[in-house]
Amino acid sequence: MSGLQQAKSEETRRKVLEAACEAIETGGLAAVNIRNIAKEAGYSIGSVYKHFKDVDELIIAVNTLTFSKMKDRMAEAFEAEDDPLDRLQALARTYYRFSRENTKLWLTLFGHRLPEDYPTPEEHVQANVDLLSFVGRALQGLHPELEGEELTVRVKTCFAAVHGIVALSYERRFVSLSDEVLERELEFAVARLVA
Amino acid sequence: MSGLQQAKSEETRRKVLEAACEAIETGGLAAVNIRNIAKEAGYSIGSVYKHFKDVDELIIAVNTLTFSKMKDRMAEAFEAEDDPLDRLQALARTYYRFSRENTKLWLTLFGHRLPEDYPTPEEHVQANVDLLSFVGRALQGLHPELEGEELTVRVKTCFAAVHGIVALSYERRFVSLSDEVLERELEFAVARLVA
DNA sequence: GTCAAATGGTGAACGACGTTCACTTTTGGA
DNA sequence: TCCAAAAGTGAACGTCGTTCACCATTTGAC
Repeated sequence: MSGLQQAKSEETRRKVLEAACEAIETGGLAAVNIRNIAKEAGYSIGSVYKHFKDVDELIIAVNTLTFSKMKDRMAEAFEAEDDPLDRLQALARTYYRFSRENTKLWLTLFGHRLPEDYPTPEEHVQANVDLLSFVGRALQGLHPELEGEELTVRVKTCFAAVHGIVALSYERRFVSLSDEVLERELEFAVARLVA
Repeated sequence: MSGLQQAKSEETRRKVLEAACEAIETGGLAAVNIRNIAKEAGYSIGSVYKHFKDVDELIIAVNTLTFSKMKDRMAEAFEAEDDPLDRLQALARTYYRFSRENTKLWLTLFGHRLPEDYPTPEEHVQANVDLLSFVGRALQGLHPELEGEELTVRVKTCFAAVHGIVALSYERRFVSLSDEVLERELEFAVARLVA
């Protein structure tokens, strides 16, 4: 494969992926429909399957993009602060705000359960590790005595706690808190957890 | 409707619901299939729809049962302790253990997103309020000065944090912790959050 | 006991979906 | 110029949720 063909192939993949992103941004996971996505991208059903072996792979690709956008935002937040505690607070706040500004994408990232026999996307595991490493570096700045396994575990706990506060704010059963209150509670939780 | 008819109707509903529970306990949300459930229950497709207007309503019924089982366990945990902090720790531990012992049901409870136009089941909102009230009563025992809105908000935060730690332990992307470590981290998080 | 209405129960049929594949069109290189 | 390889197509298949016209059983009034 060379030149023109590769370019066409990449463009098709890109357009299909874009259409899938737009579908999810608009209607969430429920709006993923190969026929619609193919039409929106300007291709036939068959072409979608030339680039993605099934819907799960397409959704995984969207989630990989979401992870990437989130990582950029988290990197910004990390760089913008010097003080370790400020960094941790900024990371939590950024995590929450990203979810607010990209709610459908964020819900898809955590709501799409792939079949049990489906292999876990290695890139997603790595993306998670990358996210945790921001928290890890900030936490170590605050607690230099924490190291190795102990640090890793504590990082996961803090991340998970923040994640839970964000996640439940989208649970319709859960009588939810206002934006301001939620950010204050997030700040409280982080302060306590890393004190 | 009277006597025999009502009894038949209730039995059918019960058998269908039981079949749905078993399907979910075995294969999770993905295993929900009206044809299979009807067959397992010993009825036809049409009969299922006489008792549940669509799959969502059937899943909601299963989730209501799950909530009820969880509430029983949380009530036990609450009663078993006197000290407020012990109570809070027991509630968190129970929440986690329930999710371990009923993983598929628990994942279905939090993984099933119903259509946006679908009304939030009032009974689920109430079930959530009931769960939070255990936490609320225990937390107030520890912090009598907390009251009203302030207490409500803090209760939600603590619950959500615990929920997040439990929830992420089922995320395959997330390199997860062992049972013992997770319970220790849960204890740490609760101790810090309510200190 | 009789009969009509109400309720329980059935499964073929419909439309939408994910997926496959035999096919046509376009391309790259010899 | 020609043909293998790759891109692109869409009809067709199986499965799913859902509907509905139909039969069977139960009920209550007479």
